[in-house]
Amino acid sequence: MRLTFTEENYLKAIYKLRERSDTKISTNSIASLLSTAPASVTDMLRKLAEKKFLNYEPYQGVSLTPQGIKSAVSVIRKHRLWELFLVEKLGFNWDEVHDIAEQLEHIQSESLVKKLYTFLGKPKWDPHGDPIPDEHGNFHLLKTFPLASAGANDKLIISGVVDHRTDFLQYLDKTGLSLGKKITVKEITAYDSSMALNVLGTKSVKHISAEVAKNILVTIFK
Amino acid sequence: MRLTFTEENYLKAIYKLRERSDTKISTNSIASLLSTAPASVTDMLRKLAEKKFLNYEPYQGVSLTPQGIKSAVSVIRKHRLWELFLVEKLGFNWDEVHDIAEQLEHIQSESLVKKLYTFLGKPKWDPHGDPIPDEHGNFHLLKTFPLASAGANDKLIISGVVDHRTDFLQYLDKTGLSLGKKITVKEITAYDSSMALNVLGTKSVKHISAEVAKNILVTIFK
DNA sequence: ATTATTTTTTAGGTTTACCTAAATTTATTT
DNA sequence: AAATAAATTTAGGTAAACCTAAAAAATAAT
Repeated sequence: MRLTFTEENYLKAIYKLRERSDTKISTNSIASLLSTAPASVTDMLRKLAEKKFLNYEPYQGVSLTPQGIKSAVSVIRKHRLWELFLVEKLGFNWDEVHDIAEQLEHIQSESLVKKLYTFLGKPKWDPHGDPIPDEHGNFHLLKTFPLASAGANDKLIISGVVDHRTDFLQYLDKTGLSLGKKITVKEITAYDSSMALNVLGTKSVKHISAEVAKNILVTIFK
Repeated sequence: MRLTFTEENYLKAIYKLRERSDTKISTNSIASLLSTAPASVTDMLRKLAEKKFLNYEPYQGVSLTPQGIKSAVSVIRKHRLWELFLVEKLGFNWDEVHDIAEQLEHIQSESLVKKLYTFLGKPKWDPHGDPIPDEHGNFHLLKTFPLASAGANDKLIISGVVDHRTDFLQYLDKTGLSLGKKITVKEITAYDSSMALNVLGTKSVKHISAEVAKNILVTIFK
């Protein structure tokens, strides 16, 4: 079944809300994520439920059906493939690609996705460290966790971000904390939980706030 | 000013109709090109005229304003750049790319077009031999003419097609008459104007009907 | 120059995705 | 448990892009 841009955006939003917390997904949370009025969300939920993309009972919140998950993952997959294309092939910076990928993710063509995937070398990660599902919708999982929960002397690889906003990504660029960089936690200041980091290959020590550390995802590097 | 997909499609259609004949552009011709009802066209013409993209007087037909031409050329440029990308980079065949490019041509991002253009090597021709306008909207013109108007023993290069439909392109592929091929007109049969051709580098002689010859564009090769 | 035909526009209606304001249901306080 | 607050839905309405059927204007034919 062919979905409109808007329908795809709703499914994607619901999928993302489901990821960040395991509770019921409320009308208001969808409305605020999509910057739309709650009443408009109600309209759309009823329509998508009728089309079997989600389970919806008035006042009870929503959940995606298997078909809804499939559609949402397909859109996310396209989004991430296009982001990688924009950075890898066209030379965009990782903080410039989100809005363009928001448009490209709605292009409908099975063969296009297939060829793009091959062209990019069947990648597993997008430029922000988010996993790109394979053709069956399976994500490659990595045990990532927020840098904020690391301990002193831990050796880590920066592998993703929680906050995708341009300002934050630009801040990371400027600080030299880009994806794939290997770091060591030199010190954690007790009273504000700020961190001192060393980036492998440099001598300088970078100081970041607890807020920043919460938004950087890392994996263990030994 | 930002245009909707539909508005862009109307401007593109009007631009194309203007190209094929120099007479006034009628409501019906737009309707039939876009497979829509004439009444719908009238609605849209009034709207686009109000936005200054075209000159429109009821019953008098339409013409594009400079702003309308600019927008139409921009869409056509994007369409052709994407077609080339699909063929050159992703390995699509030239008969498979039209519908996908119809979607991609509406992606809005100045920087994307700029980077795609550079990535493709600032190309002048798309996979069908149609010219790709440069960043200022200027077309690279080539003295092409229909193969049907060539004479016996002419040496020619296949440089474009009039008919862009999949069937026709597939027929050309099968016959070995793809873009850039150098051919010699061996014989023109008087009673039905069919042609016998030799493709440079092969020994076989290909026979094509007058109808086909009308839809192949060539340039002189000496 | 009338009449007939074709083209185009007007009139009225539909669907999608929104909106605001009011009503209703659920959750939270006291 | 009743009252208040918050979340959600219903009701009614808008704009975009379409549609059919009828009316009006332009063109062609007799």
